[in-house]
Amino acid sequence: MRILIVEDEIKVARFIENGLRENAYTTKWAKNCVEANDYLAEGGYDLIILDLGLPDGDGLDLLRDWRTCGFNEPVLILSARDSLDDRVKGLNIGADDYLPKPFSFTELLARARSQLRRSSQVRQSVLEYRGIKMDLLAHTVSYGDRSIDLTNREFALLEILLQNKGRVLTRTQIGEKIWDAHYDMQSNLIDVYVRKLRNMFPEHKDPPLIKTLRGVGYSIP
Amino acid sequence: MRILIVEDEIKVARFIENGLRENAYTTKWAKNCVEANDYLAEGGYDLIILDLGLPDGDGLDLLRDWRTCGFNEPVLILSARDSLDDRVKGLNIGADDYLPKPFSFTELLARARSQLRRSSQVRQSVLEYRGIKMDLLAHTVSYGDRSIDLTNREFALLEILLQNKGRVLTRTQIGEKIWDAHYDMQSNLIDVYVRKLRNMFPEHKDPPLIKTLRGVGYSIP
DNA sequence: CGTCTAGTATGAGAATCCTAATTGTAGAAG
DNA sequence: CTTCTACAATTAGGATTCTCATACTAGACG
Repeated sequence: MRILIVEDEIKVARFIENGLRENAYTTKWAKNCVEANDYLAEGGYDLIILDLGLPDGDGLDLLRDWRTCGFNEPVLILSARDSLDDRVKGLNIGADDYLPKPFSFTELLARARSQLRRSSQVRQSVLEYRGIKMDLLAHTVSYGDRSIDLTNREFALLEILLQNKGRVLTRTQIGEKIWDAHYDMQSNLIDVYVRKLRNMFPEHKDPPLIKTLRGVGYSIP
Repeated sequence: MRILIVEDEIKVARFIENGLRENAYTTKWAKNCVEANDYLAEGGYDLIILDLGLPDGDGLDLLRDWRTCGFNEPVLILSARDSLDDRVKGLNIGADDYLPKPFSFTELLARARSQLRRSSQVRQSVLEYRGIKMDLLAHTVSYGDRSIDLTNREFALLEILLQNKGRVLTRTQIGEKIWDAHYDMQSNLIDVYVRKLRNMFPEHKDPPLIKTLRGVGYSIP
């Protein structure tokens, strides 16, 4: 597994590189945007760890460019700024996870492994979670032995959340996937469907099936 | 303008080649599927004229393969079999026009020019036709000075028809564009929306805004 | 600890979308 | 020319999707 580390501070970079190498990952260090672009263009990386405070440009802009160009390697953002706003912005642009500084290496490793696991995973056609079975091809959902009727929108929302189990999805991300392109952010449509889904599985009231992350979005843990 | 002619009969091929050359088009002749694939792979063609009766394979299969591989050059089908069924099949697979044999060269030239014109045309953000103005960005429609309220589906259908002005679109084609992937062909949903659109512009009753081609599909002439 | 506020939940009703049954019609066949 | 049949048009009603007004709640702040 090859991991690209984009980080300007040499001490932090070394800290991460050493830790990852001890865990049998191959690492490459880019100390600014230009180097990052060069290395990424070579291809073959399984994960990118991206620090936001770079000397020659904003990390978020860099990420946006990558996503526009079609690079879809998983990106884990590191940032000293930990406002909710930054986190949401990062996720919306296409980051896969967000880790505020300071962080413990154990935590970084856990998140990195989680991303690598997700991306290596084959696209399943049957999703399963807490007794809920979702057949994407047959377009059916069942809980235990009883079948559940979901409308298209309900189905789409549940699918997105399950496909991204363990990740927080912002309303923007969900909106773009279901209503491709321009989801009206004024609307509370997503909230409405989250509620419908929750009511459809009353067995999962505690802990709730879909968790709300105030100021960020929703997730299935 | 470079035109690729896929045709096994040398006499027909020469007939087309000579005519097109007299009209200042550059032509290339492929006499079977294998040659056609080779030439097409080189790229740079602006139009493909495809005869269906090839010695080494079915032209429709060939076309299907091209579309699957992402070749989207306009394709004009020539065919001796002129059942409605063949015509619909051809259009559904991704042909842009269908010319039954025997044909006059004048007719072939007209159709070829029409395709070339369409594909060279820049994607417009405002479509206009018989007093109907459609702003794709603002998502608004007006007729003369009064503005017309269209729902999303109505808007999508009118857009597809106008973008393909002069071409017949089969229900399958329309279905795939509006309901991406699996439109239920049992349904008469498209017919219903065609009617809604027609009613929305009562001024265009004769000739009708949207023409029905029995057994084939709909078109805006 | 109470108040305030941004963000979330809820419920009802309107708009839109889809289904399905019925009626109409063009073109083929007799 | 008449009948038949496959296809299209029409209509109404049910289902889904969306909007909006209102109620609630977590966390910030004094």
